[in-house]
Order: sequence, then C-alpha cells, then structure tokens
Amino acid sequence: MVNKKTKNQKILITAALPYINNVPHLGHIAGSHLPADIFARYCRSKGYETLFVGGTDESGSPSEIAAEEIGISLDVFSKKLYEIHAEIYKWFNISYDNFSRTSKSIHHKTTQEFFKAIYDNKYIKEGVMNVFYSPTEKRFLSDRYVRGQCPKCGFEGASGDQCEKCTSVHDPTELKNPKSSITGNAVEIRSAKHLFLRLDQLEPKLKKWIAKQKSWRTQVRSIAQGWIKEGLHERSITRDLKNGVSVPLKGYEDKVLYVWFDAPIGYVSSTKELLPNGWKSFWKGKDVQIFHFLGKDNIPFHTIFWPATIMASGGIVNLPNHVAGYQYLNYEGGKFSKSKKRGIFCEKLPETGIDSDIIRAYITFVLPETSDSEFKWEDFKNRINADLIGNFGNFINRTLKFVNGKLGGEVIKPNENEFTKNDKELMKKVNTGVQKITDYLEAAEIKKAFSEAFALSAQGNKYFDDCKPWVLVREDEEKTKKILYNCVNLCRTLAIIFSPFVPNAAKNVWKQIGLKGNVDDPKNWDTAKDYEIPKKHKIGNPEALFKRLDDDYLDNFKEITANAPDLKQLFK
RNA sequence: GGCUGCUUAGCUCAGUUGGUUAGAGCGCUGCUUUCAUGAGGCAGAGGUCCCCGAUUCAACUUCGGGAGCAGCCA
Repeated sequence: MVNKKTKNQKILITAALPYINNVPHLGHIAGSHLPADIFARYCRSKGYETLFVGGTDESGSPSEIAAEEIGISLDVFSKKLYEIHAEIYKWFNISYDNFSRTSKSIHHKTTQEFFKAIYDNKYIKEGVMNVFYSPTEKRFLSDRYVRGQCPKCGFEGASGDQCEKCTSVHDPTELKNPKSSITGNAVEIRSAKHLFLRLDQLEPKLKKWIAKQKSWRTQVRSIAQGWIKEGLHERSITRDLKNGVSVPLKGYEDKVLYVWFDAPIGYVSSTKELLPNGWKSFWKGKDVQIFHFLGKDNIPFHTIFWPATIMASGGIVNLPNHVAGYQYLNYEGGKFSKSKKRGIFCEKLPETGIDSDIIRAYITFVLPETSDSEFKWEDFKNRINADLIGNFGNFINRTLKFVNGKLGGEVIKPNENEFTKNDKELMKKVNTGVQKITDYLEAAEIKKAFSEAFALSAQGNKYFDDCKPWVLVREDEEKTKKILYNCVNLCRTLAIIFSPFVPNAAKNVWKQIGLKGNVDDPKNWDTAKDYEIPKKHKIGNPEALFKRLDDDYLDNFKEITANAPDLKQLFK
C-alpha cells in the first residue's frame, strides 16, 4: 500500500473536512478522524516528519439556511459550530497539527489561486444551467430545497431531482408546481451562466493515473474506475450562493465556487495557515507521501475531482499517494439518527465522564475498513472489559502491582546468559509481533494492527502465568525480579505500541513504569522491541488504567449520548 | 435508472493468485491458576460461506442471473 519510505520522509495526513452544519456522531469519528489520527500518531512515533491537517467545511447553503432558521448570523453560527467540532476532536485526542476553517481568508485566497491557475490553463469554460430561483426569498435554491409533484407518479413531496416515493429521477425542469421547502413559496426555473471544469479533457490523464494506483482498496479503485468507465463530463464549479469562496472572474462576482471544488483545497489552506513558509515541503517533492482519510461518500471527490483539480492547476501540489476510503459505522442494526435518538452523539460525551480511550478502542475494533460495521452495546461492553481491560490493562496492572507489592518496586535486568527458555521465547514473540504491527500500520491496516497488539499483550499474560512469579518469589526474590524485568519491559513495549490507539492509557503506563521522556517521543517506535528498562529499575505507582463497564453505567451513558441537543438548543 | 461496494459461526469481523478437516476476537461450555480491576491460562462446542445457475477434476473464491443493505452520479 505504501511506497518505500525515503530518508527524509515526510508524511502529510488529512481527514475529510466535516461539514459545519452537523455535530459529529460516532460514525463520523470512525470514518476519518480516528483512523487518520492513529496513522498520524504512528508516523510520528516512527520518526517520519508528519503533518496532520483538517478543518471545518463552512461553504454552501445548509449552514446559511440553518443560521437563518435559528435567527442568528452565519458568522455566529459557524463560529459556535466550529468550536464544538474542535472541542470534540480534542476530547477524542485527534492530534490535528492544524484544524482550520474554510471561511478563513487564507482558504479563499488559496482556492482562488487554484482557480486562476486552472483558468489560465484553459480547463474552465462557460456554460448555462437551469436552476431553481425563489423570487420571494430572492435567491437560487439547490434541488434539495425544492419540493414539488413528481412528473411520473404524481407524489407531492418529490424533491428537485428525484422522487422518494417511486424512486425515479427526473430533470428539475420536469418537476410540477415546485416550491421552496424553506418558505413553501413557489419557485421558478431560471437559466444562469456558470463555469465548468473540463473533466472530459482531463480524462485520459486521470485514467492513466488511476490505473497506477495499485495500493487503493477495492472499493476506492472500483469507484474511480467506474467513473472513468462511464466517461467524465464537464462539471459545474460555481453556484449562485452568497456563502463560499467568490469567483475571481469578471461577470461572476455574485457567484461562489461549488463546495466540492474548494473543500479539498482546504487541506492545503490549513497547511498554509500553520506553515506560511514551509507548507510546500509537505505538498511538493518526492520525499512526501500524502494520505487522505475519508468516508465512502467522499471517494469520488478524492479519486476523481480533487486529482483533476490538481492536474488542471498544473500541479500546484502533488497528487495523493493514498486514498483511504472508509465505510460507515452503523448503530445497532441501523443508521445513526439524531431525530430518532438512535446513536451516540459526540457533544455530550464529556458529560459521561468516560475515558476517550475506551471509545477509541472500541471504534478501532469495529473500524469500517472494508464494509459497513456496527456499534453494539453488548459488544462494546464485552470487548472493552475482556480485551482492553482483561487482556491489555490486566497485564500492565498485574505486572506493576506485583513489582510494587512483592519486590519493593524493583526489577533487575538478567545477564545475557541468564535468559531462560521462556524469556527467549517471549523475546521472539515480541520481535515478530512488533514487526507485524509495524507492517500493518505502514499499510494503514489499522484494525489488523490493533488486533496484533492485543495478541502481544496476551503473550505477556501467558508468560506471566508460565513463570508463576507468585510462587517463585517465596524462594528466590532476585530471580523473580529478573522475570518481572521482562514483564516490565514488555509493558514499555506495549505502551509504545498502544500509544497510537489509546494515547491516554499509553501515557499513563509510561508514567507508572517510571520512565523518562514521553511515550510518544519521535522515533520511540523503533525501540519498542528492545530491552530499554535500565539494569536496575524502580517503577512508579501502579493504578488501574480503566474502569470496567457495567450495565448501570452504560444505561446512563446511553441516555446522555442519545439525547443530543438540536442546533437551535445549542444557541439558547 | 446507471456506477460501485457489502452479504462468512450467537455477536463483531479476517479470508492473499479456485485445492485436503473454512479463520480470529468476543460470547457460551468444561477444566485450571490466585500476582492482578469477579482479572489470567488451557481445552471444547458452534458455519447450506445470501439464493439460483454455469465453468472446472475441484468454487466461500471465477462467470451469469436474482434478493437484501449501503454509497455515489444523473
């Protein structure tokens, strides 16, 4: 999946920009932010020069209309929603180096630079589109805000371009008695001048590039190839809206660029905002690898339109190296639905008092890498209690408590000739385990890497059982200290290995072992398998890493997180 | 309507180029340990690999058709 890393490897990681109109639920976290973060944390630990950027997507009409309905200005609305988003990702320990906003001037400027380059390269042409216009609201409306009578079945609630009742699709001009779904007033069709990106001209180049992408997952590649197979057409890049990046072209001053055009450029602007002078080193050159993490709804945009935009611009930035498309996380056999109070909505998560690691761990278990996956409460409880706590947490805890309670907090490194058969076997298991985890993470195979990490802590539990230090300690304390040295050293290994997944716990383990520096120090990863605990070492104070999940706690948790406030309540 | 993906044990998911008894974790059952958060270790029972058809000595895997779920486009 990943090309060979170069000596001065730089990794640029992006997570799809969440649209400002919604407060994220767990599915959004699973679909891009969390896997991107795990990958970013791994890359930093591995010592790659890593940059992880994102931000909120604030263009377009949904937020404009939402603000209107609440009766506040778009600025106030967007600022508040931005803050909620940023807080949620912070709570989840999503380690964005910069989390920006597409409403910032740096983004508008960057987008316009792309536009101008593409225009100069003659990949933009004028054309005409038929669009709904509401005379009373004095604005153009996209299809989703128009309802009318279906030309085929006569259903009254058909939207601008399709009918939910008979599932047929129609041209907006065919819809009978179109009305604004916002005000209910009649709307009309107006034809307007718009700008189009010449995807048709870019097709051969895109086709060639897509064919070279051997590392993409099946669905990502298939979707891209499907588009090519169908044949690419010119695609409009302007809209008659107020909210967005204005078009820097005479005669188009009252229009904005369509969100699909400016959203991915948000990755570039976010980088520019953070590194006004150094941004290019992460976007150009051969030492850079670019990883986009996104949900399946976003796949065409990152495999076709965004690469097309880059090509048309003459290569202002590199083409992406990897497009990690994720499927959806569902909730107990269905979709997340805020109105039906089905799901886990993030704005209330801090109120539950839960450690974000616990949510991160479970989402990672069920990460929708190849197909839609499912959040289930029973499974959540079982996996956390059995795997995270019973396996990983327990190994750390039993080791450190034993050292503290029975050995005066001290372990001693065995001499080279003192390593037993068990010790050597464990060492071998650690070596191959760490290697496997590394290989998986290099390929951004996050779920597999996580499950190997648990296999490794299970080896620790087995070693502990096999060595029976609780018996040995009665006759030979020094020998026991040498056994436990291996365990403590494995705790260190596990802290490093687990740190991309459960950063809070990893930090805690590091502290409890009594180690200097930080668990996530750059390049720590490559020392994970080594004997790094000093010859004679005193550990810190052991304490439980996690609290077990019980039914009472979960009932309360469920109640809090399913009842998320709607947008209006957020502004009271 | 078109394009695309998914459908494998009670649950959540893996299954590389078609090849003997289809895998993991959880859950369940039995045995076992007591250092550890009612934790750990060992063993076991669970499967018409969505359905139909075709190719093949051989199909979970390839091809055709169908069903269900999902995403995108028009």
